[in-house]
Amino acid sequence: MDILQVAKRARVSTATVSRVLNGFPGVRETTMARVRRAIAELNYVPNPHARSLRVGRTRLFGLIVSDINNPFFPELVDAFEALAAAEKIEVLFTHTNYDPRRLQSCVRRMIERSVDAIAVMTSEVDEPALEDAAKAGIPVVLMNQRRLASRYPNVPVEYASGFREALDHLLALGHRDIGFIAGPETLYSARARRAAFKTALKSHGLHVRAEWIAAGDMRVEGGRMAMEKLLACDPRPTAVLASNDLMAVGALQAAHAAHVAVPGSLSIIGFDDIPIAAMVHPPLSTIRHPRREVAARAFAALQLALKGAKPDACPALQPHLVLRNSTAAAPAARRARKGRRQAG
Amino acid sequence: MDILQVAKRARVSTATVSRVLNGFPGVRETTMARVRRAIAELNYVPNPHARSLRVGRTRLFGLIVSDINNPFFPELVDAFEALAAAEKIEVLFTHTNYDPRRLQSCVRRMIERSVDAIAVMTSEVDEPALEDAAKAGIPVVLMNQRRLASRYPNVPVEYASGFREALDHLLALGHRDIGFIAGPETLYSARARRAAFKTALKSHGLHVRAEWIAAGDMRVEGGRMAMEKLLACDPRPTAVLASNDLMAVGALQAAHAAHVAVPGSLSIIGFDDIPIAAMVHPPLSTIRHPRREVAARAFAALQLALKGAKPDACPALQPHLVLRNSTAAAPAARRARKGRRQAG
DNA sequence: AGCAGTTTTGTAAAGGATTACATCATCCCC
DNA sequence: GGGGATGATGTAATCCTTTACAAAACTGCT
Repeated sequence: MDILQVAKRARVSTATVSRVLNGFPGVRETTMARVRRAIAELNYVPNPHARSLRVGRTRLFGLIVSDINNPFFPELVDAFEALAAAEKIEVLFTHTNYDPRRLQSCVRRMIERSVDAIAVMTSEVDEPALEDAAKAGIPVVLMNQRRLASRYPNVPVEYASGFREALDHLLALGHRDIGFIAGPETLYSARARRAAFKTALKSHGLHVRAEWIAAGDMRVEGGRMAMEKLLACDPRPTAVLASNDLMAVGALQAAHAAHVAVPGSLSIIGFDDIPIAAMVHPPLSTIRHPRREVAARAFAALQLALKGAKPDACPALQPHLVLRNSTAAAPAARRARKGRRQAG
Repeated sequence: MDILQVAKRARVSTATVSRVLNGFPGVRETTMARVRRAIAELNYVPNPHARSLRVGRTRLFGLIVSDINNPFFPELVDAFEALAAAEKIEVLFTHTNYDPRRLQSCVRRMIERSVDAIAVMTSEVDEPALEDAAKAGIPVVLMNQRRLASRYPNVPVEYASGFREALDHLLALGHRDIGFIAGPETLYSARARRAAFKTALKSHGLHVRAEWIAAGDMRVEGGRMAMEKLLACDPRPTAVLASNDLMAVGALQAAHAAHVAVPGSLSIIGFDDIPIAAMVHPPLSTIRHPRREVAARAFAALQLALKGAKPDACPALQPHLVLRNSTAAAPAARRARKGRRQAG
């Protein structure tokens, strides 16, 4: 009975109050003022449930990420939320903690809340979960899930180009023995990065050595353990790419612990360019993942889908190498060139 | 008309369907089975808005933090969300970006969504915003806002004890000249930490030198600039406490840039113990802020408030010093003791 | 003043679930 | 077999907005 109270106080009908509330045209200035005053005096806030019950839309988007504790994601969340707020859309937010099976329950929860659309920004997606959303008529957008791109809107990121830049750089520094710290096989994004790494290696005519690829859990600890394995190889790589920055940081720690100088005896390049990358010692060279862009495209795709439009096949986003101080000439080449480049 | 379809198909009334849906007792087994089947066959999902419109509760909590990009917060958010999920409560989440004025619009947005309760976990709170919530009958809980503790439930954190531990440690290392990197005056938590620092200094009989207190913006950049100011002092402090870890990291960078060895010539202690603290070089000694505990207490307080109970005045949480490698004997004392303690 | 054409405003029907209360069916036992 | 207790189900009001449609109030003009 609440819009009715306002209506009474303003001596108009509920329809008029509603019109004022929603900015519909055709309400006289003076009436509008009266209604506004009544609203203010009564401290009236429209009931969102009555509204969405009637209208069918909730102006609520779901956002699911892999891991809120990985500093990669907060920036994405932040960007997504800012866009949403500008459109008066609220965001319901959860994470799967890298467990693809958890996606289904996340999606279900969102469906139960009847969000208008869901952005699934995880490293891996479990398809049945998406089908649930589809059945409920809720549009979905994915982050770089090529294998599902034909069935669901997708924001593609071309890992390969980033790795190519990184390899170009390492090759120019004389590195030929290059290792890789991969993510778990269960994550699509990890598999994709691993594949992109291999492709880039081969395209440069380099050999892929299986023992120079170690897998971690996408977190610091996993990176440290993976690096320990790589350091134990004989011969061992002179440079290592990591599948994300957290693992690169772990790699750095392992190198420190083993008294292997970075970048003196070992070059390390990360992936993502999270803020931490610039804070560790030496500052980490890394491949910048354009996450704000990803958020923007994802949001745009959802809005498009809500209008019933087909998603426009946008060109893939390109990550680029950001040089800091964790790379230097390869030890062998170094001797030859006599330390032309200094450690940070 | 949707529960009605189910009712028809199961040849019962909507009331019975509703009873089955909500697990109310007193429905015959066979009826229940029929209803269940109808629900399954029709793929029926109850409309959450119709439900909350009727019931008044949404099982939706609001959570407002200062800065999602500060790694202090994701862990708090994570903990809060996990507790909520266990209770089948969803979390609506935003941040003020350290701007107290933004709190009001955040709270308004939450009220408009008619959340059941709001956790305001920001460094500073703008009281009018809370009044809005109070007017709307929505319980609120704050993080360490002593000045408002009498009017709103509050999760107190006793900064002083953390600073005392830190000072004890520094004094034991022979430091007497101790500086402080404070946060902006506009943030209550920053003022509180500054006050706690001063109190701790005085209680140890040390002098507070105004020029040894520099303010930053709670981020890395601000910490760097503040440290530059402190380094320019003559004499300059031999140890510096920072109001949060991000600023401590900035301080570290400034020291590096100025070729001041940490901890050799300068000891630094942060506050919060965010993951980054362990990743920088040298690993940062810091005062651990018990944020998961804070989240748990905040959540509990809200649930209590929803039951209409008075919040129980819990004892303040105690932050503790976590020793890593950014502190060492004071330079003067060092000479005397001849480097008893090594730099990390 | 009266009429047509615009503007403004009002009326009342959705929208979908919950729930107090009423009703009907059963069952037990005298 | 009837009265009362108990159990199962149904009826209809309610929650609060939005909005199609109807009605009223203006405007300008003859």
